[in-house]
Amino acid sequence: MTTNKAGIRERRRHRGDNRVTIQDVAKQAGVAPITVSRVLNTPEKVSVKLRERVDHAVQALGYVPNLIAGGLASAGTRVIPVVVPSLSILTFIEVIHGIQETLEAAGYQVLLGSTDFDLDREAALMDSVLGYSPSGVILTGLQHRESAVRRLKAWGRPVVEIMELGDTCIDMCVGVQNAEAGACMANHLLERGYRRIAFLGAGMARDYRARQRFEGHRETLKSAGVECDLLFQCEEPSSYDAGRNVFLEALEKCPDLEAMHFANDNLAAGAIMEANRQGIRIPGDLAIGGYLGLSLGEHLSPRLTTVTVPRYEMGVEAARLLLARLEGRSSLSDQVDIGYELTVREST
Amino acid sequence: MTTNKAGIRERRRHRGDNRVTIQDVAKQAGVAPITVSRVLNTPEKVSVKLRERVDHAVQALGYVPNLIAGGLASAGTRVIPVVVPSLSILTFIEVIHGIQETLEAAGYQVLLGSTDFDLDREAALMDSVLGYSPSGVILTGLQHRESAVRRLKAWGRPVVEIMELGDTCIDMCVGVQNAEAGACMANHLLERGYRRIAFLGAGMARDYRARQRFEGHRETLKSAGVECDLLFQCEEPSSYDAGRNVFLEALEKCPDLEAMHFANDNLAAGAIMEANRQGIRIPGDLAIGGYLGLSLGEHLSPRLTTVTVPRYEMGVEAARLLLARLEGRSSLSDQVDIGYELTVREST
DNA sequence: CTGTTAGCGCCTTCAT
DNA sequence: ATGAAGGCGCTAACAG
Repeated sequence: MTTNKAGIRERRRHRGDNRVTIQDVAKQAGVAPITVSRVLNTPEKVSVKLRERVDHAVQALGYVPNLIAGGLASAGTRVIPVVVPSLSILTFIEVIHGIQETLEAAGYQVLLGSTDFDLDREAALMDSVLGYSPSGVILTGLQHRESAVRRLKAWGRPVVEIMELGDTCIDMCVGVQNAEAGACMANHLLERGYRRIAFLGAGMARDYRARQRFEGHRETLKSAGVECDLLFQCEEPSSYDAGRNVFLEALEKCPDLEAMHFANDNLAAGAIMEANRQGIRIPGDLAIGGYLGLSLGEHLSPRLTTVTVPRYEMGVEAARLLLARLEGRSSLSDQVDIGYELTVREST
Repeated sequence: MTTNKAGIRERRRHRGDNRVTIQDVAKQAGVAPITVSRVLNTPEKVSVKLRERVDHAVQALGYVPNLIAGGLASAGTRVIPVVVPSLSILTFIEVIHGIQETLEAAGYQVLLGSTDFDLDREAALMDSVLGYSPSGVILTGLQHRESAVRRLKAWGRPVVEIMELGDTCIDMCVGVQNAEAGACMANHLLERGYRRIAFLGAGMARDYRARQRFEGHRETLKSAGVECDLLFQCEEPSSYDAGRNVFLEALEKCPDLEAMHFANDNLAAGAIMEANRQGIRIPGDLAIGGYLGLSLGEHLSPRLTTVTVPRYEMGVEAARLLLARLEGRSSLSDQVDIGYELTVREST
């Protein structure tokens, strides 16, 4: 035997890292480390007297808890990975914003991940972030690799899926009925009397939620007896540019169109701005509808008719569901339909 | 004495968490845990034979390393907190995007934090995220609470400040010379022959970088002998709405303005769209200049003249600086001026 | 190249 | 209400 614990001397720490530890605080306050821990985590279990002494020491030494150590010991680091398809799409940003503000206020941190719409990357990312012993996870959509779903289900901590609704959700979800939303705009266009209606999208090969909206749109036209199954799209992701491009393409191939239903407001905005340039009158010559409810839509001329989805609120709600579970409160429901609203403005 | 280590039996783990551990893999492969660790982290230090056996076991068991444990043991968690003032400002989002893609590709994760432009919140956030033993930190601007600066300097790991340039930077920084950029647009307006020029901003009380641009603008006018010190602003943060509002206010108070220099493209866009609505001709009746280079600017009528700042690239560069340091490569410089470019379009 | 030993800093369990 | 002991899962340091 070399040294028993009594003999272990004030070893200089492994590494140069000389941060103040709970031990230092304990010594300073003349208590055991566990007491410091209690003062920090469950103050009600410590007498006022000790609590004050410890608080003092914490202040004096500038102690900041090592959350990694805490996480290892208690299996759970107040970190919530949020995994979205892309950070260049405003929608996800707005949802993340809602999530982040809500979680941060509750003392949790958001770990950001993006998958570029690739389910394999998503699965790999899941594996990697679960290595951080997060308290919960938020991911996008209901479609995932089988392996990821299995792992997440076995994991046993709260999981929230956003943007979509359905019974196949892993644990909880917050989103909208995409097909319904698509049908909603289609209906509106029909009610306005338009018949030659096209759906225009971008990057739909990867964005299956846009495809769901298209399906809703198509079904609606069909049930209305309108023989119009026009779809224009481009490969590239959504942008004003992409919007202009599909707009021009549709116009060329189908000059007699009466209305265009865009997969989102970015595209619709690009189209309206190009229409202005070309002197095409909206909605006189052509009606334009969007999806999302970006603030830009209110400022365009004409103002954009759209299906507004409360993105920020969706994020807030997702975070709330997660927090409810983490704090042991049971939420009213595990699936919340955040809804959408037809915002009729000038462009239709 | 109760049990020495030989006697410690296959205790069921503390908690329900029955994830596969490095021990399980080691047992399965018939090696010591450290060998598994080496195969995963420094494979070149392990013989091919053992490496294969271990890889096999990892696969078979579906082992995913616990990064928290690894982080505790090696003091460093491949997490990089990125702290920005706001997630509702597109600029920061674009920078974060660049950071995130670059770091994720290198196996690091971004931990998101926002301060709402409050330096106290920033300092508190710093404390809290440093608790995750991050590998490095990225924060916004050069102005921070004294306490935060001290802690970060003592911390000894790479710190990158973005959006701004200056000698007072904590460690490394990537950004633009805001005053110069402001001067650049002012000069352009002067060259175009405009003399009654106003600067218009939003939320400038909090956004001191916008104030720096205004200073650059003001100095430029002054040196040119133009007696025109007009500043219009509103409290609320930047948005199309805010842009429209200050635009209208300026127009009312100062109907003879020849040019407006907006603190950013969001405001400028709001102004242009309102001008279109009111039939005010740009640049015939009034010239408008912006700052940032948002893609929206290219689509407006008229197209927006602006000072373009490569935001995404700034993020990429910030991440690169950090990675260079982390991987022991020395970067060419600790301060990189990402530059800006005057993009002359139709609005001036 | 491989293994042994001893923590990383905190918290859980159990005793007092 | 407080403390002692031990472990969370992994890796640095030091043998061999």
